[in-house]
Amino acid sequence: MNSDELCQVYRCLCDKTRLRILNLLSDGALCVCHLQEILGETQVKVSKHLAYLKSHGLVESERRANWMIYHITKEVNPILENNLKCLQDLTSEDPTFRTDLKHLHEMDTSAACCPSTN
Amino acid sequence: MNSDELCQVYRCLCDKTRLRILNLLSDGALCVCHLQEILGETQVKVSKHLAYLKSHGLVESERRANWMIYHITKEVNPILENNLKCLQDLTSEDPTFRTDLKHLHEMDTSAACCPSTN
DNA sequence: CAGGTATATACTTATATAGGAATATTACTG
DNA sequence: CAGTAATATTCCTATATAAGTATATACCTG
Repeated sequence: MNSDELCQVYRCLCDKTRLRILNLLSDGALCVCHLQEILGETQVKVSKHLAYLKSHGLVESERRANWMIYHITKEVNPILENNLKCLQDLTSEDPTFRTDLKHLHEMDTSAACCPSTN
Repeated sequence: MNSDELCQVYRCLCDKTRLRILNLLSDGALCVCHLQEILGETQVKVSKHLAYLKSHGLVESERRANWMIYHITKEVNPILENNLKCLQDLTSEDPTFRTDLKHLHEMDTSAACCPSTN
């Protein structure tokens, strides 16, 4: 990775919605609708931020019937990996991140869309 | 630190000139003119990026006669510290960072302005 | 293939930021 | 205090991005 790619990673990280998405995806793959519900944001907004992350290689997606399942790119680059760890450390401190994860764990992810449970 | 402050740190990191500045300052305090010379950028550009970093608490400055000496904030926040380490790891890979540091070490920093040697 | 659901894209507007040119500020020197 | 050097700020323009509305696409079901 060179300095330009590094900048681009930070560009991806410097938006709160994207950080929240990455925080959630760190816990496992999720479909757009689940992200949308947990974040309490509009479909367009979530979809666009996912597209941004995807276009810069931080996440990947696969279609499962009607749903698009997003997950953190398998070949995580070390910088991202490092910062995702920081995110998890922050989870205990930051109310937004904490609440997001709480919602995630309370959520019924046994629906048809998300692969974590099926 | 909360999620908003975290975003702001990433905002600071997502510009190449600022990354180069932080990479250089990781090695020790520097005045604007030295940074300017090493980076090969205009005075305004360097000064503005320093102001940006300072306004968000990543660097601090102190005046020494005509010169402003910038250094990484003593109370570094953990996220920043972590990423500065990553930067240093990247130095071996990235030509820009490597060349900057080479210039720094070859430079005569015994001039009146910079405190590292006096 | 018609209708519905999930997701993506195009278009638009508002805002943040980058960078240049010119000017202002601060401090030193005589 | 006049001149000079180092740095900061203001004003301007161009570009990137965020977010909303509307629309398109993809896939499933009957």
